[in-house]
Amino acid sequence: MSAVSTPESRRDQLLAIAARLFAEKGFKNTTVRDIADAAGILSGSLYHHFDSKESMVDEILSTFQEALFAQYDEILASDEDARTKLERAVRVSFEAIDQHPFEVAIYQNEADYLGKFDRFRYLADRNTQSRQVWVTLIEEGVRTGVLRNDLDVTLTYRFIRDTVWVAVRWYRPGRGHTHTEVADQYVRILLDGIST
Amino acid sequence: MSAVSTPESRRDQLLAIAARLFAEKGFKNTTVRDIADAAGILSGSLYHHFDSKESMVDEILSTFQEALFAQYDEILASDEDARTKLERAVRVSFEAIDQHPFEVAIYQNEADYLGKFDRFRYLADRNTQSRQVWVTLIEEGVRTGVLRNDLDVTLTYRFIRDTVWVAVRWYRPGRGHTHTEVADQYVRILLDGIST
DNA sequence: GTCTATACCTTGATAGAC
DNA sequence: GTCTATCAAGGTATAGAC
Repeated sequence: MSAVSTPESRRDQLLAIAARLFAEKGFKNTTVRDIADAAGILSGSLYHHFDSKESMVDEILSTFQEALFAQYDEILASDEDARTKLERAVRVSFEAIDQHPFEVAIYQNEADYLGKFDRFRYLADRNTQSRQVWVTLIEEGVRTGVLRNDLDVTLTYRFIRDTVWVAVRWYRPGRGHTHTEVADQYVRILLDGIST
Repeated sequence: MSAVSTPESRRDQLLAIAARLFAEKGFKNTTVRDIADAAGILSGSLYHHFDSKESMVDEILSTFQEALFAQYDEILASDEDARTKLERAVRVSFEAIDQHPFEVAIYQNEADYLGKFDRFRYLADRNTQSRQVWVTLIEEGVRTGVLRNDLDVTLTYRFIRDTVWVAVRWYRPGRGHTHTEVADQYVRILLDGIST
């Protein structure tokens, strides 16, 4: 982990390159030679910085998730009303897609498979944690009367989670809508539906 | 393609086994030895039935898509009102997840990447076709007044498409809700939102 | 921090016997 | 329709020079 004095260490540069490739082509589809080529070095040189290809994706995912969940925790602990918290959680997620699209994409594409291995067990744990965040917010919403009480909480949780994160498949920072505009529309549809 | 007289040819069995593995582990992560092991034969024997691993996934995806789009075409051509058509398209999609979960999963996970290669160009074409189906239905809905007219059609299309297909990640036929129940809830949220 | 050189393994695929 | 046997290519990773 680099100090503040080296905002872009060589190590971080290489991780950024690897993240882009993992996101675009998939972890398994990306070879260490691909990463080295993109960085302008030879594949063997990568091993001066990292133990293995696996440890690269490990560091990419764990670093990202730590930052993301710190934000969720902050929202959960706040004393706003349920609807505001739910909206904030949605917006924080779209912001993550905007600022860390590769990390989100890797997580979306690879977590299910990687989570089966011991080394990546924390991915499954984070998944459980995320579920608790959303379910807590939804139940609070139903209890305080701002959400419909005929909702199936589990299905609603999945609906929101999927709706939010899957946007990483098409959203491209700086092209078309801003992440705020996208979040606005999504929140609106989610809360009020599309029918007249 | 097997005749009706051989509902489960050896070839079809092998394709079904491959589809399950491709869906669970990813195309690249699945080796021909994995497929052969699961079928109780040796990897070389697979090549009596198929040219290559690629041709297996090719046949799995193209067969599935042909059947799915035939259903969309039927809906588009019907003379029901826009809201009914939209609902039917959503329900047909959930039914596909129920009856062909592996094929849907493979398409969701691999199409973006595979679509770049000539052989799988048809995947990109089907994607365009699917977009036309949904956008047509949404625009018809707005025009006939059953859908809100302040919707961003493109974002709404993506919202619906993603919301529907991503369910393949957690939906398991025969466990928990039926696909009809899931479709009911999704249609309800989509049309009316989750707020009171 | 990178290169040269290379070891070792896994993978997709083939040819011919049974 | 499957097995035996085998290959060439491409994959991750290592050791030591620069």
